[in-house]
Amino acid sequence: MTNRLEDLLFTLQAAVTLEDLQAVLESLRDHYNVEHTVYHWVNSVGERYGAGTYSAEWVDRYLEKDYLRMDPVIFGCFQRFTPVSWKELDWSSKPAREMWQDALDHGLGNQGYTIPIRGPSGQFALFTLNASLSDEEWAQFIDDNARDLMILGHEFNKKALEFEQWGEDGSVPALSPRELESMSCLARGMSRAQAAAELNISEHTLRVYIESSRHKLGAMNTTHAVARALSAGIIII
Amino acid sequence: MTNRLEDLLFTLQAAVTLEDLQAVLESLRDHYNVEHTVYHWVNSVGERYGAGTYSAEWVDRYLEKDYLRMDPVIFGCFQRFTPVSWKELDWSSKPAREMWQDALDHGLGNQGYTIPIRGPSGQFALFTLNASLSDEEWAQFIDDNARDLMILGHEFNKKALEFEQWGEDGSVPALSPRELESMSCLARGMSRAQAAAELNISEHTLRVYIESSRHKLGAMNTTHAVARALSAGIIII
DNA sequence: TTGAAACTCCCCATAAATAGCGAGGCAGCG
DNA sequence: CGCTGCCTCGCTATTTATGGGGAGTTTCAA
Repeated sequence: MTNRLEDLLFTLQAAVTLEDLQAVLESLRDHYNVEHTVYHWVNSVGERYGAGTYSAEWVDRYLEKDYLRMDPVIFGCFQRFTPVSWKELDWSSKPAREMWQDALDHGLGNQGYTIPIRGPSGQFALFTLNASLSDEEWAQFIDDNARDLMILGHEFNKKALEFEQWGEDGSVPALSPRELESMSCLARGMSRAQAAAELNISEHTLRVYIESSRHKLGAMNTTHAVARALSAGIIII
Repeated sequence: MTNRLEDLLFTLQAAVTLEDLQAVLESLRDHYNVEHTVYHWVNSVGERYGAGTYSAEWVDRYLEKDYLRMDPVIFGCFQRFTPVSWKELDWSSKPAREMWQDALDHGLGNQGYTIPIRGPSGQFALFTLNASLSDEEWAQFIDDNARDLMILGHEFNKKALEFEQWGEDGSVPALSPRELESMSCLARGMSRAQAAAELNISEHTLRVYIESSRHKLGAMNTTHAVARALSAGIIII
């Protein structure tokens, strides 16, 4: 790792505002001589947050076309633990190919590398580099910098979590043990009658737990409550 | 990073059995000249999996006394993103102090450093180093090796996920675009009527998508289907 | 071009979930 | 000693979801 990169890490660790993060990302882009550097996350209620060097046009376009819901980068990273080079992903679907072309038209390079990063309470973030290079050059670049990039991604996420106090406050409601068990049973496919039998309580009592879970999670219905509980990482299937 | 550590990383990446992981952990302990090195994960049903250099007696003791349910290291790491030195944790409760003493009596060193690692579908693992050193020496050791340890922890988790095919296999059924949209709407709390309106289709049509999604996902009901889709990472709230 | 898969729509009957009203016992906390 | 939160149980009525049937178009790939 060069001294320049150490400087950037130091600047990152000293960051106190979103603008600081943005500045570090821009310095990083210049340091690596790539097209774009981006850090962003998607949380359990669908709120987004991010910083990076994408043009405002592309960001607007991305949101307007709701690419978030079909972006192979997002889905690919969400299902994996390890970072991924964009060309390894599945771009075979028509909307994906259209998005890819759209991205190229908006100034993105043909190569990308995205690191999935997960934090407490189901937090999920992505750290991305985008460049215009041949496959060979890109593979070499990744090979040379993968570890540094992972450290950088984690430092960005650490900062972002500090900003948002993710999970420190009551942002993820605490469910009681019985409520968690109820949610877990439902997530595993049991009907209310089955779940009640599993927990050795009356179906009515189970219903009370489901209701209180729903209210705590701010959910519209049982499915929503289970989805939020899963997404927040307070239950797993 | 020394060549010796590079060798260990190479060995780790070539590992194909649990015994290989165990061997790498032992080499790692010797390399760092610490008391213990451990990698393990914990899932929601309390199933464990791990490898490390703790004595069989301590592992048995830990399980027998159900320390898993109150271990400050587990709880602390579960709530944080960043690695933690054990002395930073809250050991004020009586059971925690008793466990601490018990651990010392079973050959653990007085210093520990644990890295929380998260993978897809709520997977959660810990990579731990334990040693007998003064606070100053330990702080210096961590300062010198934090980045290498993070890389190592992630490589261990990558291997463990490969062993268990944790979500990385191709066994996730492919839903059609409309089916995915239907699941996504339901996961975000819409009723069938609302979701149908959102997708500009009749409620009957939406029902067809939900049914087909359920069958493809092998789910017992809608909530189960949404839970599986979320867990598989094919939809994101 | 043929066929599979996706997409769209409809009816009917039953099962399940939701909303509202209750109630009491038990633990921990200030 | 109240307060709050958790755990447990009951009733009624309404809304919503599910399971079974069928049938037509479009779209994309073999």
